[in-house]
Amino acid sequence: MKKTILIFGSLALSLLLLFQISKYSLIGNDFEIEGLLAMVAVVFFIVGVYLNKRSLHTEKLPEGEIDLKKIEALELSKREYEVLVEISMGYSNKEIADKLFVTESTIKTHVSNLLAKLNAKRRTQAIQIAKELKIL
Amino acid sequence: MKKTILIFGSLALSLLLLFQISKYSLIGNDFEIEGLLAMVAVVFFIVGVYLNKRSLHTEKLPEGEIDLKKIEALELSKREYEVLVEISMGYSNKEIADKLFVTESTIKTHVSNLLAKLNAKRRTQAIQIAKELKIL
DNA sequence: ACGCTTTTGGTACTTTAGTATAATCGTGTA
DNA sequence: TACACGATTATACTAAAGTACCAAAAGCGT
Repeated sequence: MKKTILIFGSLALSLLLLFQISKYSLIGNDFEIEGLLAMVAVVFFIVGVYLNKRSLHTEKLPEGEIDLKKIEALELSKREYEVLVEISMGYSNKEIADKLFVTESTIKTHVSNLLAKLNAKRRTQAIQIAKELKIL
Repeated sequence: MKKTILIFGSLALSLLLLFQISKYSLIGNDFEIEGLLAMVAVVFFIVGVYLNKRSLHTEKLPEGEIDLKKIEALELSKREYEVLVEISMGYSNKEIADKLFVTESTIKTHVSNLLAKLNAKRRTQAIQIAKELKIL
């Protein structure tokens, strides 16, 4: 916000400056006026593009990244979150077990607790909920 | 591309027009010149903002949207795709059946064909593959 | 009308997934 | 030290999910 005010303030100032220049320069000279107009046009066009890009970039930041704050809020343990990630990649309990070097029983336990904490009835629903919560 | 050329062309023309106006209007009048400058500044600033927003939007289009070209390439029928969408929302076969007013047997058939066409062994894997293919 | 694909439905079966319960082990904390 | 907690494993069971195979009705283009 402060930046915006500063930028617009300096823009207004530069406009005033151009006004003064146009007053005390060779007013009758067509070339001066045309050059002035072209300068103003180019400068404000560039400023417009730049400002717009700035504002759009700040809007883009909050999207598409994981929130480990909510993971803690849901009381998900590290292991449970690992399992959640594997589930979202489409692996079966047996495959996840082999990946994490544990038995399928262990994974089943983790999955069960995971579903309870996410209020999901199925692993597919858990994926959906997790993505809404930006956990995945 | 054509639009961009048109817009810049009209901008150049309007600048030339302003030049002509400044030539044949009361050149000695300071107010005219200042008004002209302000107009040019405002117009080009707005155009800059507008063009930038346009170009950024066209950059955004290719991301996050579904490609119905690949759906045909995979030979997925409408019904099968509907089922795929429901699966990705976390519904069970029975729930999907109720939603689409058919029996669970029908959904199972669709799911089986769906998995075969997507080369998936599980519905969770189907979701993952579908998202990679930008089908979802 | 005929052939083709889609959609629908069923039966029988195998495989995963998920629940419930309980026990063991390690780690950190009251 | 005792206790809570996370991670691990197991058993027994229920419930989904998925496969295979089949078959009829519907829709569509030639």
